Formats: sequence, structure tokens, C-alpha cells
Amino acid sequence: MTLAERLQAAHYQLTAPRRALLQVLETSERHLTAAELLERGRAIYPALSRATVYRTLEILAALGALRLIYDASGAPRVACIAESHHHLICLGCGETFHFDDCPISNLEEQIGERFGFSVSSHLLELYGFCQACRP
Amino acid sequence: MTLAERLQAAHYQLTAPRRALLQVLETSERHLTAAELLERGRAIYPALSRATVYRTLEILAALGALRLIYDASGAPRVACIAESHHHLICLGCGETFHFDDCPISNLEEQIGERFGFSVSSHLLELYGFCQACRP
DNA sequence: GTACGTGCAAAGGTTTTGCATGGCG
DNA sequence: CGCCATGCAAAACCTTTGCACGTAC
Repeated sequence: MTLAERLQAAHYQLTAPRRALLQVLETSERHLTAAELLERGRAIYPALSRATVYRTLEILAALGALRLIYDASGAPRVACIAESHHHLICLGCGETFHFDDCPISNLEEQIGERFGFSVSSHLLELYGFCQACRP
Repeated sequence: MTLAERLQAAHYQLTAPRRALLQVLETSERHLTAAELLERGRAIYPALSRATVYRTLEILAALGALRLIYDASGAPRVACIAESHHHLICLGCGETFHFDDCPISNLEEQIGERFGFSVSSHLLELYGFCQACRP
């Protein structure tokens, strides 16, 4: 289910500014700040306003379609599409490494059952030190 | 290793304002916003200033002793002690459920090895819908 | 005594809101 | 045609910084 489909399913209009943002979100290779979203969105739809960026993020977050997280440096908020994510974050240099293969797909269901949750995605972040930064 | 010990190990002074904050952090039952930290810290050390809250958080984050994350509602930043955390977050009502027993302690090492990381802690968040909110 | 830490207040930046206009369905 | 969505600009908010004073070691 794409973000656009999610918006429509929830009876939100699919306008040009929103399309631009969705496209940016779905094609971004990493988590973006609000400012980056605005910049990239304007490459597609130049009149895009800052307010629309925030308003759209708010809608998507409320729908559970994405989630805001911090990056390792504690920097401003970043948008994170609500697929499952797996990161290794170096506490030394702040570098983030993604890995794709999910080590806990089986646990998702198992834990969900225990708490009566229907789990749809997850975020797994491992903190430590990379080879270069190891004390 | 307590937060106080960590600070001292890194040759930071253990002053009254910092002690107050550490006590708040170590006894808080959940993640707090900066404003809550200030408020609770002032209950212990009334002259505590906002600036000291942020400066202390920055130090602790740099030491890898805690980490800033968002709560489920995408609200302002919260301080999260850098022990491993396991949450179930309901996308409907925003409620967060913690569970203590770690389902991936064995994976930590395994994944670390693969990437040459020495992993010290992790954050695992599962998103879904609780029984009451299930669509 | 010196370097580090603090509080205050001001500056800086980001997010949110109000309102008039424009566009979708 | 009515309602939702938008852009702009101002307001509100949160975080950071500069500086003079205190305090720890």
C-alpha cells in the first residue's frame, strides 16, 4: 500500500503538493529533516510551503504511515517511513548503518500475541562503536 | 555503571545541578521531555536552569549514556536512558507498553560481529494496534 | 588560583497557527 | 458549490549561546 493509497483510503485529497511530498518520501534513500523535505519537494512542486510539509507529516504520522525519529546526533526531527528499519548507530562518529534483512520478523508476531497487539512494523536500533571508533 | 560514574569517568564534575538531573533520569519511570526534566529537577535543586538541562543532556548523549528519541505522538524530544528498551506502541491511541525481557540479546552480538561493531545497547519498537484500537 | 560549570537573558531556529485565496471532488 | 487544502506571514515554542559570576578541585 503506497502512501498515496493510504491518504485516499482515509479520505484525504491527493493534491499536487502532497504528491510531491509523497514522492520525496518514497524515493528518499535515508531519513530526511523537515528542511530537506521542503527543499526536495520544491524541486518537484516549487510553490510548496513549509506549512504544508508539517501538515502532511502530521497527517501521515497520525495514520501510522510514517514516524518521526531522531538521528544519532540528536539532530532535528527526521521522517521515517513506517516500514521496519534496522540501524547500527555508532556512538563515536554518529554514523548510521542500515541493514535490510530482518532479524526479528518471527518475533514480531510472537510478541504481538503476548500483548494482544497486531504489529505492523518495527524499528530496531543497535548502539555501539564501529571499528574505527572502538575505544 | 551509574550515570554519575560515567560522568566522573569522563572527567566531568559532579555538581549539585547535575546530581539532581541524574537522579531524575535514573528514577523516572518513563521517557521525559526537556520541560519535565526541568520541572522534576527543580523539585530537587530549585535554582536549576533550562540551559543546564540541555547542556547535561548533550554531555550524556555524547558519552553514549543516553539517547534522545520521539514518543509515539511525535511529541517533543524525550530523554531515554541508554539501557536497552523494548516498546510496543499503539498507532491508534498512542499508548506505549514496555516489556523487559529482551528478545534479541543473542542477536546483538551476532549482528555486531557482522558489521564490526561492538554493540552496547539497543532500542526495539514495535508499531501496531492494541486490542482496543484494532480496526 | 584556575578551569569548569551555572544561571540569566537574549538570540537563533524550527514548528505551529490564522487567515484569505484557490482547487478538488 | 461546499469543503478541504494551500501559501504566506506572524506567532509561539523550544533549543542554543554569550557572558559574568560561583564553585569544585
